Amino acid sequence: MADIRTRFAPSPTGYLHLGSARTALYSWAYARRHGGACVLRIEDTDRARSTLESERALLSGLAWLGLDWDEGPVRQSEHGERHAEVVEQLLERGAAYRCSCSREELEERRSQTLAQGRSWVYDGRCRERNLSADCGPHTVRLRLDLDSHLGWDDLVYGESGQAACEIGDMNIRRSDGHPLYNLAVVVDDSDMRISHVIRGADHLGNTAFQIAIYRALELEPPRFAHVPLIVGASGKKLSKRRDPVSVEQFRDDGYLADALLNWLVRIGWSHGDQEVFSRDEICALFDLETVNRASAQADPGKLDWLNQHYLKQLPAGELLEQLLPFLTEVAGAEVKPTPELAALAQLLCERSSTLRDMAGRAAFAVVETPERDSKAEKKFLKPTALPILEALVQRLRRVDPWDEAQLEAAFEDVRAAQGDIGMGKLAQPVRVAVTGSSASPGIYETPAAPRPGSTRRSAYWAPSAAWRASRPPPTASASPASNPRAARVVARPAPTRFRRMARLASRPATGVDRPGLAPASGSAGSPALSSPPAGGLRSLRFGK
RNA sequence: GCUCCCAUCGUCUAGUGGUCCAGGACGUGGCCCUCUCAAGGCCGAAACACGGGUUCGAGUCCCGUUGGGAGCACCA
Repeated sequence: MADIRTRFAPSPTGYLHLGSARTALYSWAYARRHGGACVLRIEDTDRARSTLESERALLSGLAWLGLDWDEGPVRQSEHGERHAEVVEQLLERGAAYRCSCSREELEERRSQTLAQGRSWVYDGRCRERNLSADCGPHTVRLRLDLDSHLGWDDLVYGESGQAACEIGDMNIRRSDGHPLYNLAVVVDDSDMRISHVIRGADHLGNTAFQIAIYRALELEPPRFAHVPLIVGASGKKLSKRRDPVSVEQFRDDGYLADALLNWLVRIGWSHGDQEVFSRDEICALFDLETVNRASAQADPGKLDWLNQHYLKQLPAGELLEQLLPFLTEVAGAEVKPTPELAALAQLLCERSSTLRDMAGRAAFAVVETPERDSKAEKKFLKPTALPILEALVQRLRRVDPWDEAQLEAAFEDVRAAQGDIGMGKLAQPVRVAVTGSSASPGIYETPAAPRPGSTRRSAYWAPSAAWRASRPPPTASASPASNPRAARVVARPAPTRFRRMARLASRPATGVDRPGLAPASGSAGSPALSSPPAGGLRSLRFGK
């Protein structure tokens, strides 16, 4: 086949729409697959609705998706003169004619026709009037061969077309002298030597008339491929109201570009049973012949699944890099990359479907005072859990090195020493104390990656004010009160400790805040806290 | 209303006249694993819209019905 040239031609009247993104993807992939070129053309001839801001949004959306183009972007409005010139040519040759019917007249005749149950096409009133340029306000219409059939072989829909008489002599130029969409598209596609026009099926109705324009211009039309519409859960065309349609929104919600691309490419296209397509595979395998004809619903659940799949595949460093903006949002302050956070992200990605989701789960590691799930707190941070935790803290002092195996050993020891209690009795309170939630990664893994700027061990123990409040007063004879040290501890004001933590966190730590993601070193963090706590819970909170 | 398009599990789809009592994936139910939540593994429920043809044989071809969608501008 001759040179394959596709184009993506969005109009800058909003953000990058899901449907547009898929059309862009298809055009891009088809060109890549066949070693051709993809051109970006901004259809900005509707001055009233086109904005520069939308154009920027379009470009940034495409850039984020990683859809690049070989030529452009060119603005359709730059071709105004060329469009005007073509219309004049058609006029001279008699292939087009001036029409002085006013909107009002047209509207009246149309509604009359419609009232009779017939479909309206321009009735040809000015067709033979031979109006000249000085006939007053007028539009220009294309003179169709009303006996002809305007057909094409669609790459997706097969033989398509319409009788010319069902279309009628449509306008190609407005009374203000500006060309209409159909004319501009044909001229531009032809001038740009576009070989394959890939666009939404909502353009099916335009194509017949465009074929007529090609014929009037004595031009060979390109191949057309109309791709089925993406519909929302309602079964109707995606709407801003009901459906998530902005690519930027997906990005801000924490979806990965690769996941979105994979999701989009499979809506309406398939390659056997394959579900996961890398960018390269899309380029290697995508073809128009295998595009489905029925419109398809976009299933957000499948996107979530795909997104997690790609999340899990991301190398640790890159994953954290992607996560950082979301963490920063959660923390309310800039979050710097650390090896601990990278490890945590790794742990979290098999339980998160989006980056935003993941950031929420990582909040305990970046927030000064982690929020506690009140249900979990009520259920697990009971006074009876305190002595157990105290025992664990004592035991943790001897953990060295601070790794999963040693932590497990410590937990096991405590469990046995506390009367062989179930693991859940120990792990759940710890989990809630550390993460604020009853759901988190493994209990030996979780403490390995707590907040940056503090040491692992100190961050591990941060009972909230709510927990303290839930405790009975120290004088009570309940079991925790029988442990004087614990009682003393919980009676003390926590804010002091938090201030201390904050000071430590803001200190220029030697290993933790370095930008690279080198493996955790045993001496990371401030020296003062890098060794095991000296005095149990009390010292963890208040000791110096 | 008119024109055109479409029709396989809830969703995306495989299927191009026999190899389909219809396959995969997401979702969903159960079980296993297990310190929680996941992830993972195993098992299950779940569809050819309906009616006529054509044919030895139809999810696959034809017609109709029904249902859904899109388009019908001096918008793009």
